[in-house]
Amino acid sequence: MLPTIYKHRTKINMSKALPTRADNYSQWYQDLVVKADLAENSAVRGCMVIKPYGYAIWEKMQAILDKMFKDTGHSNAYFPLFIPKSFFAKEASHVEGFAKECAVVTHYRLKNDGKGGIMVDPDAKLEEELIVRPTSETIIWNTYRGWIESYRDLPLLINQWANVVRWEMRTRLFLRTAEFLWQEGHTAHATAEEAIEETRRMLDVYSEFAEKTLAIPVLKGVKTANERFAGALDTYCIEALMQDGKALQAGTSHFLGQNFAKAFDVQFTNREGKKEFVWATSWGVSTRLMGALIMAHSDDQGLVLPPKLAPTQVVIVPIYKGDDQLKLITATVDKIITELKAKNISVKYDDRDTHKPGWKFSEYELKGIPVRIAIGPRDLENGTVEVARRDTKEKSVMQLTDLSIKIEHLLEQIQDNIYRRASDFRETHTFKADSYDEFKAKLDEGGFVMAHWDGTTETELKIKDETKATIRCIPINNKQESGKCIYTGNPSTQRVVFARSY
RNA sequence: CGGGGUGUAGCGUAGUCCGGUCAUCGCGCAUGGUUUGGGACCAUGAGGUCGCAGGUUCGAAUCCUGCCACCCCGACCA
Repeated sequence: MLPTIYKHRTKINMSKALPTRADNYSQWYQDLVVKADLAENSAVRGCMVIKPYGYAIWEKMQAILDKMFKDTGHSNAYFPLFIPKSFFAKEASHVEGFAKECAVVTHYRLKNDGKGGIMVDPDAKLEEELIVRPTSETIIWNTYRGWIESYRDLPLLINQWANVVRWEMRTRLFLRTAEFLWQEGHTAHATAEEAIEETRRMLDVYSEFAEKTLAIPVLKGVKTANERFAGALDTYCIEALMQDGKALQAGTSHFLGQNFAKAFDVQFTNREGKKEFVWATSWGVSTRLMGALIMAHSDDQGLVLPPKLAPTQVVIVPIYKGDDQLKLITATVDKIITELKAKNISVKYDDRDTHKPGWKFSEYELKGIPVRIAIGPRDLENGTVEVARRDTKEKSVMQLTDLSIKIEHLLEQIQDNIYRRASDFRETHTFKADSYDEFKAKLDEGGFVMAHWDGTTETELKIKDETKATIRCIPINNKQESGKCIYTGNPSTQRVVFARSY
């Protein structure tokens, strides 16, 4: 085999406009991720490089989530990347769910092939193959066996930030990559009730994060048996709606019952001195949230970031002729920066003279910086600045007096506004359907379709097969109403949420 | 893994049917100058194993064979 020559990109052609969302949504998404400098495809098939700007957003997500986990009593730890194959086999439905997408390490050494290249050393075969973790339940529960003896050791509330590998056929930047970053919480409890409570608590943490930080409204619900996590008794999820009308699962929280405790023999002695199997949960969100963020808010000009996640919240662009003017402007800008920083607002002053203001405006729109301040000689005379907000593209002239307070409020308004906009979109794209024909018609419009279902996997699969729509979830506290299944006509007690999804 | 498509400079491309100064143009990059309130302009310049390997031919980006990579559509999934 010949060495492959990889092509490297250094710069991206910014002068080319994005395709519009209406024109080609998936192309718009792919181009936006690359042009906004969030991530790019790597030399490794299916794996992405997360670039500094994209990673900075992920780090903000991590920081906020991590605090929420700590505030709910969890501690971080780290477990191995590799999982012995035998561990994996211990929980039957778990294996079945993940077997088809596992990367496996079979050897531990390379050697010279005698032709100037290298080869896998056939003498260095591992006694037992190692699976590159697609999720860590097995290695963690094998470890927990040694940590849990008594009810006094419970609950055990652990989270880990890690990478995982799932060998996907088709990949898309952030939405589905062979390797991705995530957090996985794994908790152990004395009772089922307590574990279920934990599962629901973390679902609430996720939905609060999605709505308050990502500014994305989400539906909280339970998955059907068919969509359940491999090894779980119940899978809860938050489901978001993207601008093309497709649903995206943004986070999951699982009640694992005693499945893993039994598979790994994790027992504790209760207050009565009797041995019992431990009750478990696991929950996770991944870099897929980046995809959700992009697809929920961005427009044909580029990224739209919620202020709470924007690495730079305010950019200041000077407009000037000659160094003397720039110096005067900079003196005023320095004061603005000091004021903004005092309010914990992240601000960047772009005084490069290698690019014109117009170029910078476009650049920062593409990158989704929430607020842009432009300041030129006219402003110096008037004691004003021009303030432009990314979400609505409105521009206004503001007096310098109390500017930082006005900007602080503006950032809050932007955060609220993009949430409201996403919320309105979801409302206008949530439908009820009472017949199969109506159901199919609504699906084609895009969005969530609430319909009666007879509760059988068979019907669910047939609908999926015929329409490509799946049951996204059965909403928590769902309204009970009697009706007839849109597919079979059999009786049903509630509507469930269908959609085509990512 | 099936079905379709595409590989030419960092990016986007012309040329491929019909082999012969064809390696084209735009963006980007470098240098100098003029510019700067919505992606500036002029001048000069650098940059290419035409995806890879064979074959046909006097001659291959172009024809033939094999391979590789990527993209789109399906099955699978956070």
